[in-house]
Amino acid sequence: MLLDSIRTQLDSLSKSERKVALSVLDNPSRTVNENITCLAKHAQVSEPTVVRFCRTLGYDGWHEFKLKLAQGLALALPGLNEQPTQDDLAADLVNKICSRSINTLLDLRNNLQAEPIQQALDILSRASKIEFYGQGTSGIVAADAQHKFFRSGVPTVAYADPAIHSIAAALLRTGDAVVAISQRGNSPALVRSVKLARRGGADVIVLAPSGTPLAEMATVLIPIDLIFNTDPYTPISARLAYLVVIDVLAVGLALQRGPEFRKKMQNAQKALQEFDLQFDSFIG
Amino acid sequence: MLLDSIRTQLDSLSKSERKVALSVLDNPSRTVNENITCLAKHAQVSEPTVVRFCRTLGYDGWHEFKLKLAQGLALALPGLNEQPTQDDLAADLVNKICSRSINTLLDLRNNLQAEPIQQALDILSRASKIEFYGQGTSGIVAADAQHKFFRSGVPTVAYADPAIHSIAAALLRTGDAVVAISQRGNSPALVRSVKLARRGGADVIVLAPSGTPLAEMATVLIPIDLIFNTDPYTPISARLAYLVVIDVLAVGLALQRGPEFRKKMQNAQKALQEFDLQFDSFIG
DNA sequence: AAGATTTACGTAGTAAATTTTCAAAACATT
DNA sequence: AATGTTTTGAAAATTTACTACGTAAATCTT
Repeated sequence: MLLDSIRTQLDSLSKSERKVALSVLDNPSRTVNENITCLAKHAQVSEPTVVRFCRTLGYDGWHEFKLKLAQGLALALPGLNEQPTQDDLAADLVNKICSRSINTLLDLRNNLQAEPIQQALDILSRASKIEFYGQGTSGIVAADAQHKFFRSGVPTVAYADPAIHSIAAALLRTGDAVVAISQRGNSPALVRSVKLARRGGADVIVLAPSGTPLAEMATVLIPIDLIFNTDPYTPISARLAYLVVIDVLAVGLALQRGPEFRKKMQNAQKALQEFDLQFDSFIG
Repeated sequence: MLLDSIRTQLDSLSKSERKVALSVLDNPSRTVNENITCLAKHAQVSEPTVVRFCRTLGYDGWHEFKLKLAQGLALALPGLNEQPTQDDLAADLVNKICSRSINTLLDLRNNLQAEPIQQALDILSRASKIEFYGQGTSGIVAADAQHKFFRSGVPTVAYADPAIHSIAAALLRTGDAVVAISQRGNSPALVRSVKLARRGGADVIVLAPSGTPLAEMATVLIPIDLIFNTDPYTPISARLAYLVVIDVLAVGLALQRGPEFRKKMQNAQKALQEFDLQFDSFIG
């Protein structure tokens, strides 16, 4: 990106232009918010030098350069270029947590295999009933999944309580599907439920790190291998990865079901909206 | 992203400002390369009107608006420019949905203001009780929030049912805090509950698109202006943005509480893990 | 090594673009 | 219809980016 191109051309710049380049590289995001006068002052050169610098790099002038830089920064990866510590706790937080989350998803995009997704979709589209199991944080992912799949017309349930899903799993039979979600992949209760479900003939799609006990039990494993940071401050951005995988499955299923499903879903949305209004007048 | 924030606020704009908005929406990438005079001409309004339009949207002026627009476009394009169509449905899905989600978060990182976050943290750290309200998809976000804040020691609850949170809201008083979460920002039931909460003296932090009725009611508004795509196939990646904002608040609160809180949280995690094991042997 | 030539840079002025001011016009309110 | 409020554009003021030009430094010639 632009910053790299500056770095490469650093040698071919004149002394003063290099000052400008270094000033930009030193703090790109500040540069974006400055005007040409400020940048000139920071770099300790005159304004025309800045303009010449922009032209040397191939841009029309300061305006175009600044615009391109801003766009580059928007895409740039996290804190790599950012200033290390801002005084502002909040700004720093926003930056760090967003960046970490973005990295998680970038990682997911690079590593998520299409094949198990396809297999999972095959199972789900044939399933007469879909149950989502997850405990703790994964319970919320399960609820989210249920919420998404629910509108598709297939009977779906989400269980977050180990006692309950153990019982539910025992009642499953061939043609039913379970999606078991776990971030650690070692919850004994969940493993047990999956075992029960498979014994009854149901297919089990597992969302968990590979190599875990739960992963071993899967009909189809969708491995989610991310850095598990033990620092409790770290937002468990892994959860985002799980949610995105659920999105992929939900959208994939919808696509496989064709357009009449699309219509159903739209109607459901409309119904909700109307209900909202009715409900309010009812209370009011 | 920015264009969507324009779309949502379209109604609250004056006649001439709306002309500007439409002109921008009509051809965003042209706008980025124009100066204020050209845009004014295209929109058939005067230049000051364009400036006022930028300010109404919350920007400092034309320069900042243009910069943010450019950044937004830089983010929006990549996803669309991705490899056109792979034979493989699943691979294509994974790629598209991940990319879209990543874009959402990149956008969030660029536009989430630190100031309201800081204000929200101030309120939350003083609160004697925190309630999370959200309906539908946002109900899950609320549950997630509760799940995160719950371990912090402050009493927290999440309500997803309009009837219930209306009642709960009426019982709040000064020193309590509500976090109201809504992707559309126009649920009458939620607006009502927020109104009740504020009447009782509670502070209300709103996570919603700016310019919506709910946003108007906030003590502190954390505006989340992202694509609200009505196509039901589109994964509602906005939800991810909400979750990340929740993460930011949760981590921020933890940081403000200092190290003894950190310890508590670690213990809680350990306790959970042990419980898991005990529980299994109990069932087994 | 001293002058000639090229290149690099800044001062100061100019042009352009953005913003502020202010008064007129449109709109709503009573 | 009279009043106050909001919205709007013309023109002035300000800020910002760029150009022309001249001087200083560096490089090349002889």
